[in-house]
Amino acid sequence: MRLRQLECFRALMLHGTMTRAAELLGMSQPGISTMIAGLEHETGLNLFLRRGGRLQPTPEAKLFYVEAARALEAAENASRVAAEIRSGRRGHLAIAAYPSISINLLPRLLAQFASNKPELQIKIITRNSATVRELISTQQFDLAVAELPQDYPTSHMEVFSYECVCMLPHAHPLAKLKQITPDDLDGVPFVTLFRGDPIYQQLASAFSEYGARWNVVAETEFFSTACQLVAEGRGVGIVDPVVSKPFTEGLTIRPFKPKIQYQIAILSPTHEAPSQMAQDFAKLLRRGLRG
Amino acid sequence: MRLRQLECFRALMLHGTMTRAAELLGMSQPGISTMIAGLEHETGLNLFLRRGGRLQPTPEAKLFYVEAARALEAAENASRVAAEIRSGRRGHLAIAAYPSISINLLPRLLAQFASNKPELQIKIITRNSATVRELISTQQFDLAVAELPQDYPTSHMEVFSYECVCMLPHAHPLAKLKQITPDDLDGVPFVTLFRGDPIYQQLASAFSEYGARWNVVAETEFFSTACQLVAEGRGVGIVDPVVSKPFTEGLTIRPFKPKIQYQIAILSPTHEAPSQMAQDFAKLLRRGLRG
DNA sequence: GAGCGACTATACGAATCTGCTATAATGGAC
DNA sequence: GTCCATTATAGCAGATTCGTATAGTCGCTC
Repeated sequence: MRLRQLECFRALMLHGTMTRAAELLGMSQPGISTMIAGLEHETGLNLFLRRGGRLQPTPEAKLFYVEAARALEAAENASRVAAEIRSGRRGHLAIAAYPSISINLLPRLLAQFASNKPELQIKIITRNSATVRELISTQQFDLAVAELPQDYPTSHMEVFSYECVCMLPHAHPLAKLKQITPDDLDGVPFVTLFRGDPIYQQLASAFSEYGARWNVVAETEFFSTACQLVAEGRGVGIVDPVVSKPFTEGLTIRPFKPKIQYQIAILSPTHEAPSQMAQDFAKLLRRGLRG
Repeated sequence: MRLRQLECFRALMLHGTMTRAAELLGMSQPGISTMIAGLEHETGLNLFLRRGGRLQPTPEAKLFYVEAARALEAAENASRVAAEIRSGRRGHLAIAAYPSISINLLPRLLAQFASNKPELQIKIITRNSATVRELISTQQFDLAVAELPQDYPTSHMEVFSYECVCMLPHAHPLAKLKQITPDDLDGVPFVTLFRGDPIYQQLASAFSEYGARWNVVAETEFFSTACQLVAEGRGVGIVDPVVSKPFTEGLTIRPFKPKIQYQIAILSPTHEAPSQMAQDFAKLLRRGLRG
């Protein structure tokens, strides 16, 4: 049974005569005739009574029509879905990300990406960077974003490095400086990430190197929390200049010396081929992470 | 998009390699290869990654597979339904019939007919004969059974004539007779159909012809009601020998002179071609009505 | 690195299918 | 009878299908 036969059959049932069905399908009347003859032969059903050169659908044809139409629709649907997949209107994106990025930057980029993709299904899982790294190796995600360092290299990785900047509350005296060093922050109340974080360690080294006193008044898990504390005037702090940018509205930002490096990476699964969808989004994400 | 392509695609997705898919489908490996290449070209999707001479389904392939499998199943279902229709296992029968026949004989025959037809849908509508005759002309029924006379011949008709028989309650004195005439029933309590019925009129003529007194003690609408009254000893009566046979169990049946004729007919719609199913059942019904 | 095994891709040819034009056949309307 | 609308058949060109033969790729083993 061929789809073309079913198509001819449907057109014939809907329009009554072969001549009209042929017009509708853009083919010749004899073409329809042979198609129908073939279908009748293959199914073993007498679909039409030939009465005086005219066709009359038999009750069997009406019964069969229901199923034929259903099969045709399913096939047409498959074609449509193929087109949707091809054009990127259909698909799914499962993304694992660490909190700071999944609070603002990631959903913003995803919303933009999905705006012209009616059938796109999005799944975002937020975990700390270590867990995200484990998750991507389960091959259940299309993409992941985690902070470095990567303890074991399970997946393809694309690294983004940032030099952290110093953030000051509104109208802070240090705002007059072009650039800030540990010397400037000697004894100044400071908000930082937890001890385990690479940023913490780099800052500790920097202050000790400059011989300045690092006056930590708060340790937070996320950049966003730290930013909020700074905004409330609790102290100054350090953040990356891109991912955390949305949290530093209204704060004064100055370059920080020495360089405090913050590294994150886009991770992709290794065993699976990435979907076109994932590749497209990765492109957008890449642009977003370049700042 | 051809069904064969989807079939190859499904086999390939399910079995991983073209070689195995080809075995399963009973074709050659190059055959599968070209089929898949064609499907990829037509859908515009990269369904498989060629890595080192092996195939790896892409995420797009997995998305498309869902719809492809659905379409294939629908097509296979259509084929199966065609086979069911052809072999008479699927179809529907809409039958209109008058009460006496639809109480017992018709459902008995239908049950027998349907016993090996799992997908047969049956619809029985019971109306008086005049209404049945109107219904058949609406072309909504495959078959109808009504009593004659047919007032206007709207449909194809197959007539069955019966000579009515006399029924006597159990152990009735007249049971000793081989045959019963109006003379024998002179003044005997009699149960009959209503005045409008042809049977009533024929009986009236018969009794008056024989100069016997027709002692009607009850008029009923249906044969079955009349039979029950006779069984209760309320009187004697007359019924047709075939349709009403199931109601006369335990009663004594004797031929009746003169002939009281009872005619019914199988009616078929004129405009519609009868379904094979209807024709098959008509054959069984015909045998049943011949007694 | 050569050989082997498992796999896929391409080339080519035969058979089949598709769908066209031309034409025959049928039946209804006038 | 003639015209008109319809379906069916024949014959042909082109496309599709699917086989065989063959080449290419990769991983494994020795």
